[in-house]
Amino acid sequence: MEKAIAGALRAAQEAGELPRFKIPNIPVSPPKRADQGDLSYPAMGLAKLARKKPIDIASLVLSGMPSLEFACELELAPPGFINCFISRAYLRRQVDAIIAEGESLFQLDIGSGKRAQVEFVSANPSGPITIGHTRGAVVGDAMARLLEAAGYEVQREYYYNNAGAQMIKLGKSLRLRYLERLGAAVELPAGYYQGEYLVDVAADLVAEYGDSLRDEAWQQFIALAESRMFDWIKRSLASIEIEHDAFYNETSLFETDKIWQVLHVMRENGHIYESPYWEGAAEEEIADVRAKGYQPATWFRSTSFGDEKDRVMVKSDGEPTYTLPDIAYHCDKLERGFDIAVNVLGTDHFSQAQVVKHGIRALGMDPEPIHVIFNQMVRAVRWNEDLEEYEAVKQSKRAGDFDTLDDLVAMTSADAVRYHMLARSPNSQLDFDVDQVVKQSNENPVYYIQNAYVRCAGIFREAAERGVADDGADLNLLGEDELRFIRKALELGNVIEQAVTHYEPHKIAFFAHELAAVFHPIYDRVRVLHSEVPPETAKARLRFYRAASVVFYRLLRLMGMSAPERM
RNA sequence: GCCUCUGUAGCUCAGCGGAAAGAGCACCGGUCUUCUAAACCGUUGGUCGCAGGUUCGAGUCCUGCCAGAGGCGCCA
Repeated sequence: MEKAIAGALRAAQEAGELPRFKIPNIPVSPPKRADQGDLSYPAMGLAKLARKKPIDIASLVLSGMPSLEFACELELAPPGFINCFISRAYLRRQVDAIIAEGESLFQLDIGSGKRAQVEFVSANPSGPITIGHTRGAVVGDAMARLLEAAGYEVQREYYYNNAGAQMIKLGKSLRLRYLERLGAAVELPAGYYQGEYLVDVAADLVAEYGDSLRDEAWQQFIALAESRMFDWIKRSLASIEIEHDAFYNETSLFETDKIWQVLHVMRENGHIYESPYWEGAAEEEIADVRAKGYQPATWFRSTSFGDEKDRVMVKSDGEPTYTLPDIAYHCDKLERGFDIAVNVLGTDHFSQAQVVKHGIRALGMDPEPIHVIFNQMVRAVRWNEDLEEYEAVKQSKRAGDFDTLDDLVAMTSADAVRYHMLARSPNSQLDFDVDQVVKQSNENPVYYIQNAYVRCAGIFREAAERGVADDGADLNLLGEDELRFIRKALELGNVIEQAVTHYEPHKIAFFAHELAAVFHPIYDRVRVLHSEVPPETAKARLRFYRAASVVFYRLLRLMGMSAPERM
């Protein structure tokens, strides 16, 4: 439609009916109300350029437009809209087209031949997957699925840190828990991992190795802790159908000297200097540094790239900060040649991500392929009757307080966790209402959507039993209700494209709910197997529900949710 | 203090600069001898935080203010 309008405008210009001007973007979009058509173009924006009334411009365009394959009716509406109504014949044809496409319905080609990477979760192996990680996990995986639907070859990657001080603490903590299990009286110092889960791991170790690890150093316990934690993390993620293709650890960047090569290039490019404090430090900061007696550290002059202050790359004790390997990692990522590298992070990593981008520029590289989705904070809440407000579910070391992915899945379901984590713009904070998600009622959109698929499956079962088939169905027997559903379903292609190009996977969740809301009333009115429905009509309707079920299946799979045959 | 995000119905939230602000839940009233009612139909509910500005047109863009969340480490 965009092309047709642009063509009509050009023709009008050449015929002298419109003055010459550069034709701007043609903003065609579906209007809010059904009587305004399926696609709409406002010509008001051209009023100034063309020095004519919007309605006159729209009229000129209308008369110059060729007939479109899918349109049966173009309509002029004040103050200057052109509304396009998709023809019923076209919609009827789509029933068969949808069924033919099946599981690859609306498989787009905007990413064909291109490679995309989604890095998500990336939690360090020091504990279970929390509710915060879960949001990143769900958003990242949905993004990956949408990129696949858009035609990209997608890699899911998990980056983790197994090098720093935190892992040392973890190893030491586990060693103490192990000794405790063997009967020693221990007390975990402040800053050690207090979580009960290490007690369980220690119990496992005793069961497996007895007391043979008694004299091992804490270093041995780091490796043990890491592998146990990862087993747990992978199992948790698998429970909501999430699996990564690659695990990339920070240690490898040290082993390959990558971080030092990166630092070298940054230095060559003149962005590195040695100093006890950063160049722009205020006197207070300088005094503070003197008081602490710091030796010179290695600084990255990130202020050259718009940062508010410079950042330490190598501490005065010779150890790199987290930032340097992070820059090296993203450098490696870009060198692997991805056309798109999506990074799903919590908003608490905002500053860090900016510094990494500055670092990439300091290497003389273009950070453009990197796109970060920042998820706002998420917390589990429940309604407090007495206070009449939501309150956060308190974090607790004891089980059953919903602060881990495992707890959430146990209390609700994998599908519910996925849907609720996805059905929100990443920009808005998420309060995960545990009680509402637990309810399996019409309050819960998860089941509302899945039930659409289930209802289709129910019809197919019954039809098979009664020997009703849909082959050779005459789709002209479909009514307005069914065509309205098809019309809405055809928006899915656009939704996928929007979700991918704007990195907004939540759009798919809202669309799924909207489509289900179109479906259910139709299911109520449009019966297939009923004594008053003529056999030929039943056949056509069965064919329609076949198409509907294909659409819902595709939607549910794009969200990583299951498509049950019955509930 | 600076940076990012948020403020839309009683609650939780959608809403690409376009036509008369949307959905779910809650509330109220109806629908099961029918392919499972986890559904459907109807009613109620709004100064889009406040104030300016840009525009033919602003919930949407800009500025300021108010309120909430997160971040501004020689932590990761």
